[in-house]
Amino acid sequence: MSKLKPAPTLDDVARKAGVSTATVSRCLNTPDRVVEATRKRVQSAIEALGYTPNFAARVMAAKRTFTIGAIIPTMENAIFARGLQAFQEELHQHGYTLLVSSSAYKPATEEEQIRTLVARGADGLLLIGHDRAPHIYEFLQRRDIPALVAWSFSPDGRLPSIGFDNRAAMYELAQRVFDLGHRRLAVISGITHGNDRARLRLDGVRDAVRQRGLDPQGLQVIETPYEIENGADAFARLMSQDTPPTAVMCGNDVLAAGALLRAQDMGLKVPQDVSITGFDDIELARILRPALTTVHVPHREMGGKAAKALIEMVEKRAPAAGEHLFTHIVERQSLGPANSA
Amino acid sequence: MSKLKPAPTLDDVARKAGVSTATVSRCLNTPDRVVEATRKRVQSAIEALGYTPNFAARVMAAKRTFTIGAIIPTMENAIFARGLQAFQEELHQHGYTLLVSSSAYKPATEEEQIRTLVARGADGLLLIGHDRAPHIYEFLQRRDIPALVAWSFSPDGRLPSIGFDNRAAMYELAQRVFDLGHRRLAVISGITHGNDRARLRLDGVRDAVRQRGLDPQGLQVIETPYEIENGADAFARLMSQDTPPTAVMCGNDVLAAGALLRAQDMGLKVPQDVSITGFDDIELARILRPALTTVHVPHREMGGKAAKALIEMVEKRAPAAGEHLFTHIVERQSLGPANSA
DNA sequence: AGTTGAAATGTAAGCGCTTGCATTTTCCAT
DNA sequence: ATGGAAAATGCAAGCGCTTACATTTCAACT
Repeated sequence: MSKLKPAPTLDDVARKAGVSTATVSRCLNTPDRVVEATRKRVQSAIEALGYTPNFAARVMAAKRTFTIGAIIPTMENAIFARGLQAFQEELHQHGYTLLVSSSAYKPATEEEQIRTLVARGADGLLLIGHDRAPHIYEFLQRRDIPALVAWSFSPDGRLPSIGFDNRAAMYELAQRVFDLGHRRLAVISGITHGNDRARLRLDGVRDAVRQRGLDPQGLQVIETPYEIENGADAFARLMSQDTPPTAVMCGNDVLAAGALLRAQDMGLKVPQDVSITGFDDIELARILRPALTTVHVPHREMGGKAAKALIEMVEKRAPAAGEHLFTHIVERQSLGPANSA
Repeated sequence: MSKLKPAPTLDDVARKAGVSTATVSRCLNTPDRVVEATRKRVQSAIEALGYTPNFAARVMAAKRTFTIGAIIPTMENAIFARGLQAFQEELHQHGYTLLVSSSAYKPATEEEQIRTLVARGADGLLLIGHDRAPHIYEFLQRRDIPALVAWSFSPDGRLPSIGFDNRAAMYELAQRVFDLGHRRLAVISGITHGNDRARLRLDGVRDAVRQRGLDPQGLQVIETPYEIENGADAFARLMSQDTPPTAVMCGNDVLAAGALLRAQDMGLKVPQDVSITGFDDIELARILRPALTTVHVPHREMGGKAAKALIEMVEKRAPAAGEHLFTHIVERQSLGPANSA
């Protein structure tokens, strides 16, 4: 155990600059309330000492952290990357820092992360989707922590949300698939338990099936975690049946990428032999061949607006109005007319 | 501005349980130093009040945060995901929390993040690669913050490192490429400025070129940020020349994925018309067709060992020994013999 | 019952900052 | 010059916890 080298404190700076700690503090927080000469003196003392304010102390005294926490289901693929990037840029603009953690799609982990972030004094929280245990909402409310949901819009969630209508978006895409003559569809869905986005997307397809007067029971569905390889495996299972589907709708682009690549492996031509669709419109969707027909989500817009709304909630301490963002279908090559065969 | 709802404090719990704050604190931190009956009473008071310790206050008093910070170049692709996952799992095992932030491959941003993390009291820091301004190392040293480098091993870096030899790994792969008869190679490298991994990988290829008695000047190199699309564009540029290379070695799998997909687009057969190699062995490498020949990096092992080493540095306050991990070539289909054409 | 040492608990001093309020300085208008 | 308001600065009280040290309790001996 070597001797500790205590970091310089406000006191050290104050002494060195020959002023009071209050003045140093003001130099840092409200520089216009300090006269230029003093400010300069303090500034050089700070530099000479290599002083950095102690975050914990500042938080204790000011009861504000200027920190926003976000808990996303995964960092392992690009689904949330772009939106989160925009979120954090907007936050940065306003002087806030973002703390991200990932729940690995596990409700229990998400809860733990929420508590950790709150204990760390996050001024506000960004959560993905509406599905979570009621006691979490109660905890947030009791603690009076502003929280906002993104990636899923619902006018009557327990929390305001900024996102899109997963169900309607997928419904629309399914209609398009039907319009192209497909009748035997299958869905490779993400795990729906505790994930309203996955569930609503699946519901969207079912809505379309019903709307066409088809039997919803006839719709084959495989639920699997959002990983390329799982998409590939699910696709293989689907296609190795006697009467395979002519179109496979995937819960997101990652799953669809897996399906696409496996199709190639199996010698299946997309979209001639089978059509594949995705959801999210991540970078990969554009680069794959055939390029993926998918639902475009306004990631950057969503992230930016979520940041603004959350900051508003934090600073005004008033509930924000949610916002319904719109998605649209991006038609590329992976979806084609049903093979008459 | 609604009225504030102050979170319950240790004091509240103590009063409710009829004990002193010290006892409550001990219940939380050293439960075996409190008799069972008291502990239970305190426990129920905690639950009744919904008490969560205030992190900032705890940090101030204990001068420990049990937090480790990690700054990675990007979260936008999977390169660091697996290693970081293992890192954080190991940390969690030992009661530490991980704070991640991304520098977007910008040295200035990295520096800012380092300062932020230090100000927030990170007990230790995980950094990627050795390339950074000397004053950053001085800052860390002055503050006596344990820090460790990963993803790049160097016995004489300013910080101990746990990683592999990027140069040797790429050298070995280049040798394999030469062995297959290739003579016209090109490299699609990541941006080397401020990125020793990218630089060393490139150096590795150059070493092999020189070792074969070829002119290093003849080696075409395109530097571009690590994004699928950039890999694709660079590949297109390389292949649209009069005498295109017969093998394109990419600085990582993301770039290689772009190259591969673009090759498909251009009607080029891989590896018959052109060979492509990657580096990192991320999930995508296995799933692409042709599957990518690449350098396997022991991500999980590296993450786990880095966590152990860093915790050791933090708790013993002694410099850790670095560790040289080994990579190996994974031969899949994207690399084949040189076309005699 | 009386001692006594260990175990359990309590007391109170900070940790490094912000900020309301008190005090001093500055700078005009007179 | 000088009174006085405004600007600049200083003083000191916390913020919610941990922990060294002091005190009390308890059980096991004589």
